[in-house]
Amino acid sequence: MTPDTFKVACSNCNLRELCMPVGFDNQDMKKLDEVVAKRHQVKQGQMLFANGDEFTSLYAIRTGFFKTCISNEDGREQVTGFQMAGEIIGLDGIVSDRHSCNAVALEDAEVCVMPFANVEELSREFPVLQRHVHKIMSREIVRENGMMMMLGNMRAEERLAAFLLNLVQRLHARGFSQSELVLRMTREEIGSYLGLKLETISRTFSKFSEDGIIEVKQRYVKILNPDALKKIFNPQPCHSKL
Amino acid sequence: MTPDTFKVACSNCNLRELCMPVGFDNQDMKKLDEVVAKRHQVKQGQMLFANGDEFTSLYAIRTGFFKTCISNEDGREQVTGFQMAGEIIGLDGIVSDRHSCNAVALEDAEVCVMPFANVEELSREFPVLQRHVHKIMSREIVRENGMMMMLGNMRAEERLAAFLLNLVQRLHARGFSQSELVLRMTREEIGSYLGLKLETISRTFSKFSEDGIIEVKQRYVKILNPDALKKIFNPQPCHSKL
DNA sequence: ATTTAGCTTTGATATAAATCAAAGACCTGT
DNA sequence: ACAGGTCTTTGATTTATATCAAAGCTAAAT
Repeated sequence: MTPDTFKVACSNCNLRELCMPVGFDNQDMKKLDEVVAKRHQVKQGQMLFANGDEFTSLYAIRTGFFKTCISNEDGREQVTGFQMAGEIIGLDGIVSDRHSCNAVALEDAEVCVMPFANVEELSREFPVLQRHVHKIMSREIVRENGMMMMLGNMRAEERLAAFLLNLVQRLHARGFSQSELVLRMTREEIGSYLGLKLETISRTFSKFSEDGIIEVKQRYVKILNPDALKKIFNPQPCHSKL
Repeated sequence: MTPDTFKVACSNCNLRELCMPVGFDNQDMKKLDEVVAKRHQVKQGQMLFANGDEFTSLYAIRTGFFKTCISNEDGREQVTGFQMAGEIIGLDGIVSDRHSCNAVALEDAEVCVMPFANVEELSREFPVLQRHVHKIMSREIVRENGMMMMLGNMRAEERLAAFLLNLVQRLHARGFSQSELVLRMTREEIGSYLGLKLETISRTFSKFSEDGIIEVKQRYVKILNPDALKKIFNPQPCHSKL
């Protein structure tokens, strides 16, 4: 065990409701603690795992912020997701026993290492955990379906509005503000995620700002008019039934 | 039981290697037959399930061809996948107990209905089935990661080349030709999947045809130069290491 | 306090794909 | 054989976003 890892338990973790199923009694909870082997620190800029690495574990983010990304033979990079506390990363590795993306910490982070063998073994014992694992994977599939809609059909403003709304919603679920956030990623990373160039992200931020919808100062963003954002993301059909 | 459904078994299904795990003995195979409740016919154009439908089952495609798609409040549609024999659809429904996409038969089809409760119960009993289910979901996540790369970073020619290569590869795995195929979907559906308009699909087909890479006649496509297609999909970096 | 490096913003221009439009091909049913 | 509908192709034009370029911020290091 390296110095940056140490043993822990879910049973007294304040993020439990986010990454673990509910409805466990104390007895079961003790067993559930066996899922997590240890914690692991990841410094900003470091990779938790990389494309090609052997898959052994899923990771529950305890603190910090990650991006996952894949890259082409010719070097083009696609950010496939941004993950925050309580979210699970590593699912991509199950199918081939190797990871197919990189997971990079965008700020100093700590993850709970959950050896997948433990997850599977306990899933057989606890149907509620089994169901939970299935839901996490299905949720990721549904999220990516939504991303396909964004990337295939939406314009720059719609994509950025959806992105901001999604971020604050997730932050709010973790007790942060509904209207203010500090971006952990660069314009380029947002652009890569949204299928746009960094200049387009910057221009669209400026546009939203001029329209009084948000206030932006570098990484700090304040949402002044969430309804306007929602309307951009979700334009009203022009009375198509008339 | 409606007239278009009837009881069947995996144990003597010729597609078993595609949708079921390998390494079952005869005894286990009998238990595995319990996963599939029945088969169900779906006529061309009909929906197997629709957005909002209660989720009860996964479906293994026995014959036929499906598309899955989601649509916006304002009516924009995004095809999220095309599925053929041996592939599993319905995973999107697990997270919320409701389907979040439509599954439409693009030709007359037959599916094996696998009530998810059965799948979960038998997964607890058979680790090899459990692992198989996890891999199917992980594979879908990885596929969608690749789609994000396509939609976010690639040009029309690259997307269509990748699409064709993927289709023939999957058809070939099912015993069909490596070089010839009959498209089951319209140009518009291909375009929706690839984030392009139908005119762009048509023009790109024509371009490939003029370049002697493929031969196209309506839905029939023959790949004359697979290497050229692979090169378009996967352009050589211009000696970036020199 | 100044320098540096990495981000970000903004402007000018280019371009890939969308849109608009019309004709052509194919299939189905009569 | 023909009519009608659905797809598909192709051309002309527009447009959203990319690209190229340069200047402006900011925070960390000297």
